[in-house]
Amino acid sequence: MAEQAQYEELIRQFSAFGAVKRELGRLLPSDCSSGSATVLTILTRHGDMRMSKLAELLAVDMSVTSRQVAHIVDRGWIERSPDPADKRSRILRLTPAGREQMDELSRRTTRMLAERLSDWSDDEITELTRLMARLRASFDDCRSAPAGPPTEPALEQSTRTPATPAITK
Amino acid sequence: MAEQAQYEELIRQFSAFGAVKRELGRLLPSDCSSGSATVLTILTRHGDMRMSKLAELLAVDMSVTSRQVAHIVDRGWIERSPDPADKRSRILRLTPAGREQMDELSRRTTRMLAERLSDWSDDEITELTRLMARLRASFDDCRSAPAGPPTEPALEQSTRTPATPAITK
DNA sequence: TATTGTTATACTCTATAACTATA
DNA sequence: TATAGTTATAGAGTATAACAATA
Repeated sequence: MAEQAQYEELIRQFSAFGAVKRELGRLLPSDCSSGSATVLTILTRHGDMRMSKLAELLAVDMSVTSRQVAHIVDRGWIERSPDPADKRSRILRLTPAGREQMDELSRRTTRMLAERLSDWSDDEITELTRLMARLRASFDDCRSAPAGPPTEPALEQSTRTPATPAITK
Repeated sequence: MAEQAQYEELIRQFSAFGAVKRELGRLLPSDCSSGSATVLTILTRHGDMRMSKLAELLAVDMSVTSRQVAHIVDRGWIERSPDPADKRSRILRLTPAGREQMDELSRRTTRMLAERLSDWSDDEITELTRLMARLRASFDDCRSAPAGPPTEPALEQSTRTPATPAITK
């Protein structure tokens, strides 16, 4: 358990991280925004998945996911095929062009990181990667179990609008 | 010097960090956006400064800074006084209400971090803070010396639109 | 002529709400 | 009735460009 001052300092670094993200965003190709890059990264990493799964991994509302995916489909980087098991669902899959785009993104970001972090040791890079992964995991855990009793664990909180369950007047 | 795979993994964690930032953003008061919070944080941390300095610390265009600051001034959290040394400039200063708002933000974010990171050790939190600070520094360094010859170091690259230096036709 | 800051415009990211089609 | 996904609308963040006042 840490002290308040430590948390405050950590939050300051979180705020400052925006500058790093913007800097990285500036080297993206003009037809591939930061949001598109994130989607391609996730699909490369986790393989084919449904919209809802992608929305969960992105931790954004599914409406956001839907628009971003539509954008990327337009560019031919992913395809949406119908899910034979559930006709409401669609399966997302990276196309060969999508893999090429991902490779290009990797080249660019890797080159920038190699420049910027040229004086970092292997261990430091590995440690930062590990801690950021753990950070994300700590936030994910609490999202699926936000403070509820342990008797009701798998509530599977969906990242979407309440859907207005027929309270019409 | 690290390998490509390490950089790629680090980039993945950078992408995923967006989810953490959104989660933290959700607990902000409705009248204080994430951008406002960042400005208040920087002013709390670094003290009074000019617009241009703030833009540099935020690593965004000054036009962005100008609008964000105007928003925060409207809420009474900072004041813009004229700079006696240069009538074009304005000095930004946190008001007492701004400090109170900052305290409230600290309380909220600290509480959330204490929840989410309850199983982290002090050392891990300190280490993550340190590495993120170093990350930011590594990016800052390269921004003021982007690849130019060492004979021309203090180019002081300003974060703003080129200003169209009278190339009018 | 160059710099500091502002405003106008446009695009991306995000959430909420309402809708369609399946289940 | 509930769920998967879409679309419409609105608000924040950002960049570019043009502008005003001052240096």
